[in-house]
Amino acid sequence: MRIVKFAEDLKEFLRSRGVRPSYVRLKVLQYLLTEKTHPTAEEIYRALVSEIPTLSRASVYNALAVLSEAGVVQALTIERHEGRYDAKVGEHGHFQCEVCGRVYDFSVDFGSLRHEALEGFLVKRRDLYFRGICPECQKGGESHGKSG
Amino acid sequence: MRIVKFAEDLKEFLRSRGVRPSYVRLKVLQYLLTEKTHPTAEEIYRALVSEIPTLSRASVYNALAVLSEAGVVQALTIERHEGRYDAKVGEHGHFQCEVCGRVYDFSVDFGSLRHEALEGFLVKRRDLYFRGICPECQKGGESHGKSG
DNA sequence: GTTCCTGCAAAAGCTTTGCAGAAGA
DNA sequence: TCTTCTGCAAAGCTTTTGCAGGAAC
Repeated sequence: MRIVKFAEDLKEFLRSRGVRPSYVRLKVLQYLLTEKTHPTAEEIYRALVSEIPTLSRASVYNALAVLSEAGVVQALTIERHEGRYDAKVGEHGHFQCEVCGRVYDFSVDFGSLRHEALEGFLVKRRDLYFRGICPECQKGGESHGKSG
Repeated sequence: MRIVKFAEDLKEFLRSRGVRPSYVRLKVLQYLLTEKTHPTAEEIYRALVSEIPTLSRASVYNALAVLSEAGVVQALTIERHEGRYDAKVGEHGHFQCEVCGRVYDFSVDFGSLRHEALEGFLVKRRDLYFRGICPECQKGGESHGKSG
């Protein structure tokens, strides 16, 4: 009964953030919390449509927009052509492998970063994106495909 | 004659990077070096088409792709829906104002940043994106439009 | 009962592609 | 001369929008 409890908690959590806990929103958030792969909207849609056959992409985009607005999830801009989403909202870094496309989290102490003073600028969000090749793709001779 | 000299230097520079110095490529690069506003492809197109009436968007995208490949310019992923380009290739940070959309550079010492060790990861590129409100938009009561 | 959400389809916006003609080596 | 680049148009991809039926409060 852990799952049910989990779902109930999520409902409460969303309500506390001023978001109506609709079925699609709950499923999208649950997926993001479970699969920490920073999926794209398309990946979320494909994963959930098997469970919710009537699901449409528009509803996924809609849910993601609402959850982002409420600060429950974070939209990454690590790629230009498709948005990726993260349910971990605290500040941390993201590494994307240019071979397999996977996105990895890593912890960052932004307080230690020395940079030019941004006087007069109101900073609301900080994103750190690293790019390169992940250990698996270095080992595996770059044999990983980009699709998931 | 500074301009002519500048253009000659640019040609040499491109050749040294293995890029044929075509007219469009030179103009795109020149624009990026002069206007440090991190323009989008559309903005570059609009700025150059008055000088080059036959210019097409496809050629701008083509030139940007070639220049990016050669490491002469850098494609930013600070926004999801449109690419912005920067001729400053050294590592530095970018701040985007959520009101006017402008992107500002600031210097960063990545060496000072403490973060989780990325053992086994080959890091090729590091991007730091800040978001918030710029001084002008805080003063001006957010009256700036997003278009250029 | 009223408001908000979903799902379908079509449209919008940015970017890429195919091909013929032009420019550069 | 031969390769490469340009420009036009059309297509591709992700994302947004409009509207009718259904779910949540």
